[in-house]
Amino acid sequence: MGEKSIQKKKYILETARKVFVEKGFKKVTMKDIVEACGISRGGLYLYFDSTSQIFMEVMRLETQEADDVFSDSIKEDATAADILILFLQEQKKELLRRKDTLTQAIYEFYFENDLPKKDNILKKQFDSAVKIIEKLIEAGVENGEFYCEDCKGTARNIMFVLEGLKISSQTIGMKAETVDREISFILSGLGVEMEEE
Amino acid sequence: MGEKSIQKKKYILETARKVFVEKGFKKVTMKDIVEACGISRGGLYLYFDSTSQIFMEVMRLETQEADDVFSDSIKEDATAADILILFLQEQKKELLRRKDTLTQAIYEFYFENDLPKKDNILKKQFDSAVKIIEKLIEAGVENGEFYCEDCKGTARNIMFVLEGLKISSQTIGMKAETVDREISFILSGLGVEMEEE
Amino acid sequence: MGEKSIQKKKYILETARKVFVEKGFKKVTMKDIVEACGISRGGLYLYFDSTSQIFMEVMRLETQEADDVFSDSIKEDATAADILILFLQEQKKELLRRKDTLTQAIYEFYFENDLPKKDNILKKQFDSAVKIIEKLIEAGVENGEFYCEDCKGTARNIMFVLEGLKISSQTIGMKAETVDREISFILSGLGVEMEEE
Amino acid sequence: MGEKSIQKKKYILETARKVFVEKGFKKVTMKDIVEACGISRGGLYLYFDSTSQIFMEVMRLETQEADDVFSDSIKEDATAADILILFLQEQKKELLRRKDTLTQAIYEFYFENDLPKKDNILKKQFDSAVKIIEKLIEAGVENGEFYCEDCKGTARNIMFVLEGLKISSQTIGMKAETVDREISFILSGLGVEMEEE
DNA sequence: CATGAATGAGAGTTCATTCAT
DNA sequence: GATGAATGAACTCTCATTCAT
Repeated sequence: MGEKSIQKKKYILETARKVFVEKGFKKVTMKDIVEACGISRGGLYLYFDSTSQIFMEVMRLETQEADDVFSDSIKEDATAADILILFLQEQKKELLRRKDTLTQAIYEFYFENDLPKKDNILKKQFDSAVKIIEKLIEAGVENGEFYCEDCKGTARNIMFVLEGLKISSQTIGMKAETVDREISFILSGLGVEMEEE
Repeated sequence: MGEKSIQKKKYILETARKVFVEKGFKKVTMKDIVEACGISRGGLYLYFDSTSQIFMEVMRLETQEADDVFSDSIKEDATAADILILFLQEQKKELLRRKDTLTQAIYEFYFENDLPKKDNILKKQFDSAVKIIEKLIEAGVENGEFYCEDCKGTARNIMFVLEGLKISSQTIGMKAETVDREISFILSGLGVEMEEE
Repeated sequence: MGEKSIQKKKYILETARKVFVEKGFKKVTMKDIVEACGISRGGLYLYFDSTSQIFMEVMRLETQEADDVFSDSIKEDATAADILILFLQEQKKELLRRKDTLTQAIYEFYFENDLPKKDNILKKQFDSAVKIIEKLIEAGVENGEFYCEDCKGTARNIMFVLEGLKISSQTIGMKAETVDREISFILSGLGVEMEEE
Repeated sequence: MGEKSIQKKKYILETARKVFVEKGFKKVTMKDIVEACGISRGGLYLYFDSTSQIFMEVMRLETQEADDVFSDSIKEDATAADILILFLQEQKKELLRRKDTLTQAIYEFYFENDLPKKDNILKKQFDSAVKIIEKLIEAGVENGEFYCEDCKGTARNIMFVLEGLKISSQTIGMKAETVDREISFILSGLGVEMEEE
């Protein structure tokens, strides 16, 4: 597969991503993607065999980029609290975009695919985020920004709350204030008081 | 609609529920329900027009029964902590049953139906659960069982954690210990130490 | 399945038979049969799942009728030689009809389906024909019409010659004289001289 | 067309032959041959336009080689009976190989192509074989090995029996004993008794 | 000559929905 | 009320064939 093919594959994945964002996972057919890409029916099959395969590759790209974003934030010199707050604000933005993200599609995808743990990107991301938050909190505790007795437990709790907010935003809707309130609650548990925006 | 019709409708809903538990929401077709019920294709249409409509009625039944269950627990004379722990244990059981509940189907249903808030049973349930937990915590604080500065915030936090656990159990899997750990974390935030089971 | 369905099923099989006669087995698609029957695409699937299934049922019908035809000839009071000659003439007619029979479709069908022996109608028919011919020859020998040292071997030989003529008529073509010549050869082996037609 | 092209054409035909042996004729697609050859889609079209064309050339090669094989047997100095028996044994071997020959593909090919007689290789081969067998029998009769009243008829009969065995081996299966029995029958008709192998 | 990406027709199959009985 | 046959749209997937490179 030459350079051109790689470009086209990338183009298909980017276009398909938009389709998944708009329609979720299950509802998307090969035909939808074909039409969105403006290519022929058979043409798509040259690159991908199924919507599942396409979606997994879309997620893989997404994950790579997400990791980059994360390390970007960490590069800057900032206190632990700054970084944690920044992270939570990023999550908030994503939460409130709701219909513009892959979130729903990802959930749907995992609903119908019981992937073995080793392949479960979602789990990897979750565990990795817990670890990063734990480190952050530990750093914050050390330099007196945070107060916390169970750093790992708190990190896990934060991630489950974020998951709860994420799914709730998809099912029962989510207002900015609700997210702010939860972020404040988390931070106040660490002994940090947020100022009103 | 006569008595007989009501019975039949109920029979269809109960049977359809099993189908939704097994397959989620989206994958279920009218044909699936027809076959599970052992009735004719046209027969089903006399009572329901779509899987969405059936599912909404299944959820309505479910909610009624869920409320009953809740009030059952409250009837007993028990301390606030007892009741809260009981509630959390119930949630844990449901979480771990995973594939035997409507959870996934409900999520899928809400993904593709942006129901106006007034019809959003999920939201009603969530808000109502927050209120009940808030009352419980307040009661617990009053009689010295709990320590808590922001009862409403804590109640909300608990519910979001539970949501987070619920969706995680569907997507990345969930072990009993993970749930226990989260429950312990919640309770320790209220100044209650759980004993090992 | 009601009386009406049985009628329709029969109608489909009869119509499909014509399609198989015309096109053989492999080339025939579900769409071909749908169009020949003048029914809807989905309609055909109510009755049959595949062309293979349809073809097997067509063959089953064919076999039943073929058996009837055979017993018809036997009913009449005739000498062994008469019956054998009659049988060979029937075979000749079928051979020369060539494109108006299921022969080719049957061969194609067996080419791609290695049916276990018990389900192999072709084998059953072959073996049964051998037995009948053997009896005929034995009867003919007893009443002095035939001369034959190995009745079973001769019966088998006759059937293989007929098979050879059948496949040859499909592949290299077959003239009436060629068949007549073979029939004469067979009969002269039994000590019977055919008169010219 | 240069030397290189001729080599490539030959390579394609040899590879395609294997595909036809394995799959018959109808099931084989240009794609199958492209993949088996490890060449490009477009590349195949430079040499051949269709599977039919490829198959005809495969058969042409096959026939040439088959003739060679035949003349090989004849070269040796042997009695007529020896040669006839050798020929029948060769046919037997081929019959029993069944799935390793082009037989089925050839039948399928002729089923869907009504080739005019002059192009019908199968017919040519058949007629030529009849002639050779006739000569053999005549020679055998002359030197007292065989007894036969109608050499041409017998030769034709032998060939039709062989055709019958061949098609039967493809459709209803064939055991070695069955072939042996038929060969013995043929030879005993010529006054030759086979010994058990 | 050779490649292989691209097209588009067409086959199989499934279901929501209707309607005569 | 109830049945289930029938329709037709929609989807998946495969290939013969072409064509720019």
